[in-house]
Amino acid sequence: MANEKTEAVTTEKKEVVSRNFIEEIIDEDLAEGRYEKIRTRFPPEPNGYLHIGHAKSILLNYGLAKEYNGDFNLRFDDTNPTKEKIEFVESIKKDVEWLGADFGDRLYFASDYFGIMYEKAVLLIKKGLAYVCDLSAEEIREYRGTLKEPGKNSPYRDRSIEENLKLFTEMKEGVYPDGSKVLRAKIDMSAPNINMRDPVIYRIARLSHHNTGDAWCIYPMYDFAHPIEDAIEGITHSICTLEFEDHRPLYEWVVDNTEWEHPPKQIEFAKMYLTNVVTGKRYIKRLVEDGIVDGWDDPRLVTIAALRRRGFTPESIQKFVELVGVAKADSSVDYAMLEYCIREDLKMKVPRMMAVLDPIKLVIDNYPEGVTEMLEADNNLENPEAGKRLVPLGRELYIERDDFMETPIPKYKRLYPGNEVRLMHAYFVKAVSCEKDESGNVTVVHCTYDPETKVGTGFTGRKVKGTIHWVPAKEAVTATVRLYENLVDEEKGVYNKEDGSLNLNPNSLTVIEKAKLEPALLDVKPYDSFQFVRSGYYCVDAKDSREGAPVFNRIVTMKSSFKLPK
RNA sequence: UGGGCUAUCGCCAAAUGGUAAGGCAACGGACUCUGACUCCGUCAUUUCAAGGUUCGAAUCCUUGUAGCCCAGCCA
Repeated sequence: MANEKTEAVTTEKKEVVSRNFIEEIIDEDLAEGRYEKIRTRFPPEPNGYLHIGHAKSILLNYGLAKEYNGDFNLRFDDTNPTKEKIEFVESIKKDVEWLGADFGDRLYFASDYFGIMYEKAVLLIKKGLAYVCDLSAEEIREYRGTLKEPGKNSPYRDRSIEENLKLFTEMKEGVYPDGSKVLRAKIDMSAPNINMRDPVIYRIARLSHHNTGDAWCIYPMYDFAHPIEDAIEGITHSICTLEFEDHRPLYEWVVDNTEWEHPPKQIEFAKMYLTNVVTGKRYIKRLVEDGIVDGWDDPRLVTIAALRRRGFTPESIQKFVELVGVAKADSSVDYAMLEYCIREDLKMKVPRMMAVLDPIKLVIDNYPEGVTEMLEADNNLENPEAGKRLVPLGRELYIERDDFMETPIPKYKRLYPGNEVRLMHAYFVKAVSCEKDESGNVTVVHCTYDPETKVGTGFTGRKVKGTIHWVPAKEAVTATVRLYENLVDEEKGVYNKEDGSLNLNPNSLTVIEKAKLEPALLDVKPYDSFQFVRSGYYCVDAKDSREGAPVFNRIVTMKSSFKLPK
């Protein structure tokens, strides 16, 4: 029987996962012999922490490379020193690895290519395809035209190749002040696509770079740098988000004109939004900087660091990304889908322990005083491999406040006077009476137990409708438990449409200082996770837990129907 | 008529001219050492709209409508 059940649960569900449009493009490229080996990349700018949205891109790129037996590169797109920090490159490396996207030794920095980029810019000048422009930033904007009107040519557009070469060299050598000159691609100032109106490809900026220090005072712009980075690394499919679709003609222009043997191809897909959470690096950054959350890894955030600290597993995120799929339509995925993925992943591999979050005392009147018996309990009833543990039981216990009702609501299956329930892993008990304080709150429930009904004795004399969890009053350990709600108001939505501010939920963090846990839960390590029967999945906080005083973060609640019926 | 992109269940998402997959959520029921899990069942006569072509249209054509992105010396 046990074997049958185990087998049934480990059998994988059959899911029809159809190939996405990116795979079709790759298949075609391979069939037509455009590339021999597939190579993808994840190219973050190190200007913040990664979040769940990046996970989609990382796992998509990595998954594709793996599927086609190709390579996956992690490349820092660090061409703008003003926003970039070493702290961020370290966190990004850690998060990408943690997610399971193994880049091996294929770690690169765009800044290592500054030399080649410079040479390619010179090549463009020599081909008459780039020129040095003296217009100010404001003038360039004016000359660019508007969305509906074409731009007009810069007066510096027709400088000779020799003059451009000389000027560009001088720009590099630091002859000119910041912002006084730029290098521009010579394309078409009347192009309907604004990106093609002689885009700036190099700027002068005396900035210290985290990687190259003060070696350069000119830095390439994204539209010029990115295609070259891809080409240098031999990327075949450069997968990015939809907002770069308009940049593709420029990407192709750069790749064509800077001469590569196997030019990469840009493919765009839609970003993912999650309901009721703050996605978007700039908003998260604001929450961190304004001190609304306690850092980039505050468990209420959906940064990778926060999800990890809260107890999400890489597997659950992989599953989530797979479930969400890849397409070109804007999407906002229901947060419930993420919750499903983590429950699904933890369900079989985590011990199910008893923890009482809101305790009231239960006294078994007919249980001998001063006696403690050790009961054997399965760690995970559905997974025998999880082993067993011993739970002490005595005359006095704690049970959950809402597991007793003096006057029960209809269909209530738990304890009420005269009703018998099972104490999980122990005996049947029948409620007798209760004591109340002066304001009418129940403080102690009295019950009697039936020694014949002990679990494991094969008692089948009668059945009971409800089962409740408990902890022994004397041996229970007291711990801090943190419950998290979504940081964002579910009713009002994420963003306030009127003024663009965030609709924050003031109750997003609840701390229970005196939750009662079974004694085995004292012996835990950071990142250990458990199912607290009925209340959800919890993880030991790796930051705030001390020896002997673990702090548990709630990862996710059980499904809502696990609560009392209304 | 500035350019580009997207519209299929409450939310994701397949279907590539042959008669609307699947998952999440929800809702019934069975089971249960927790009302969870598991299992079984229900959930788009219709694909943004209106016309057209066709034996046959979510797919092709026409005309609309709605949403997203673009005017950084950011990425």
